[in-house]
Amino acid sequence: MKKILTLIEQELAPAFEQAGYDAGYAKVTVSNRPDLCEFQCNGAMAAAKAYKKAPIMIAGDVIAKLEGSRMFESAQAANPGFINLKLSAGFLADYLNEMREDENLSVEKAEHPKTIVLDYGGANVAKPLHVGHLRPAIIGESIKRIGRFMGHKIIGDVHLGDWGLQMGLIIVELKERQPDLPYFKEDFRGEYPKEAPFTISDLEEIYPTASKKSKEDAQYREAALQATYQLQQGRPGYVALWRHIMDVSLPDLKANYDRLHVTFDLWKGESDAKPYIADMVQNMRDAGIAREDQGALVVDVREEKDTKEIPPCIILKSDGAALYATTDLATIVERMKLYQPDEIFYITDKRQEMHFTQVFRCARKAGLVKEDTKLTFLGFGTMNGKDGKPFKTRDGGVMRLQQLIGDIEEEMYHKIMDNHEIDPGQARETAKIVGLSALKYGDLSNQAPKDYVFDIDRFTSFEGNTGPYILYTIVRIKSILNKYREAGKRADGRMMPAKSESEKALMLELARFNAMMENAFEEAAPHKVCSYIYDLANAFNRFYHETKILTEEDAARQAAWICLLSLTRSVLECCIDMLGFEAPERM
RNA sequence: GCACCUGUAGCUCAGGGGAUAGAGCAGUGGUUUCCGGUACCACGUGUCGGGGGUUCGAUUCCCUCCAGGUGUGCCA
Repeated sequence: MKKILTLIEQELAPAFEQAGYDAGYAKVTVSNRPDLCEFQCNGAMAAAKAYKKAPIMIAGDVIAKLEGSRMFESAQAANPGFINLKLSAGFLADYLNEMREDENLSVEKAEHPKTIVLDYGGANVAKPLHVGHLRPAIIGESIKRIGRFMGHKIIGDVHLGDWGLQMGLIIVELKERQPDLPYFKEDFRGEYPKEAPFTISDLEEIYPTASKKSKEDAQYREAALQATYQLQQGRPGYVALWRHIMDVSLPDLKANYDRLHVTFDLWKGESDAKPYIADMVQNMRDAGIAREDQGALVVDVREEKDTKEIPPCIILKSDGAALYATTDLATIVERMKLYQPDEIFYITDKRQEMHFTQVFRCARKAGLVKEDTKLTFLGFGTMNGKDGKPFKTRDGGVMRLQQLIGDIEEEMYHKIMDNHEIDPGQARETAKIVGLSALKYGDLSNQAPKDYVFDIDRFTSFEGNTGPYILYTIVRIKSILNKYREAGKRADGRMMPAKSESEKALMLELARFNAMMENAFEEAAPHKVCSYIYDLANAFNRFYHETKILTEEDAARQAAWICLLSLTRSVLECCIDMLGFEAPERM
């Protein structure tokens, strides 16, 4: 379905032309003065210079040509040259009736669907997910869902950190603790044990210990670097250990992502890039773009127009080992080969922007991607505590994601129990659903690139711009629709022209849905979905408060309102699905 | 040092070349013969960090300064 703004512009364009002005001036936006009008066109002011005429005169000319249009209830010129428009209630009702029958709720699928690899997990094996993994997971999940809704093929890849120094650190620490294990004997030729010599909780303790040691002990660090290199070279014992680490970590990571309703199509990692590294590096050497510098192999990525120094992209460290840039580049090679994407879209901490600038330039220079393959980096900001500093536990440590989710569910549980007589088991279930909405909405309602303050009290509140408030609104609508159905009536009517201001306001919000969604995708901005549903929920609640629906005597009018509610519910539910959460039946 | 990002109400945040810059929270007061009051309504708050420039019009674009954050070759 066409956007309502497009339809209005199409109505206005001929009026501009007939009045003797270029149709290009017929640009329409939602009004920023709702007290005066619903839509506005500023084209008369833009045209004033070209036609050497007062804007108000131009606006008047155009409006004269709109005489007799069925689309508008009113069209007025206002100083200095605004064209103020109000839609006719009948036109709006027709539009919404069509929207209700549209399987995509009026959203037009992409004309040319793109294949996009979305890289958004960034979890490291052997390390539990912590709060730092929250943003990429839920922002990525949302962008994936929005993209799919718009008709694109989105391939979500968790891109595990499973090939870097952290692996060497674990190996070294393990060797120190259990030196007799066969994995460490170079001349071992037998079968390695099937069972890992550690559990997930062991790993969660081993890694931080090793990481700490390596910062204090240069020799220890050296050993870890060495082990990393040997692992990458395929030393059998280390590869076997690596397998164990993967086998132990993956189920745990999956369980945690599941809890967030975050899923990936691909569970690949840095290690999957390994088979592509050697060829890629050789090609870079052959092409003459890679050079030795201070013992490392680097590719220069500076460009003339740079305003700052961009250091060369390091392909191989001086000890010959691969590093972050190496696996990212080789992963591009793999993705191009396996999926032929039109775009590769990365979601990581914004502090990695420089790294991706280097990687993207290097990939282009080395011809790893096609000329028209888009490489996009979306950097997100830090999640801060109430003090405005990066979120920490009370003792200053990094908080686990599990802990954070648990805290929110607990908070939600108490709020639900405080206000209702409800079975505790039921309340626990509801708390999970509502808690997830609090967590995700709290995060997604902020612009991704900005830092934001994580405030559990605010996010879990049923009042204000929060997930629970949105869910409450949906649950309330469901309740009315259920009562209507229980009364034996069928929801098969059609919407009628709005009777009240609040009803029309609600309808106008609904009509904005397709344009909003398109924009949210183009700008990779889930927060626009949040701000939209908040407006929509408000519009609904206002309408609800002044309209008695179930006691309405005019059956046709009642049926029309039921339609309006049903559409409102559909749009709200579609939007929260885009954000990655759902509504309970009751709360 | 250099580069990038941010600076909007007491707090948390939207918005964005145009008409009177908006929400929520917090505060005060109201609304119930109640379809879920975890709702709705009303009231107050701003040098849009400072200064210049472009423009008919700047909070929005450009320059500069200030403040904070981040990055700046072998971690990821």
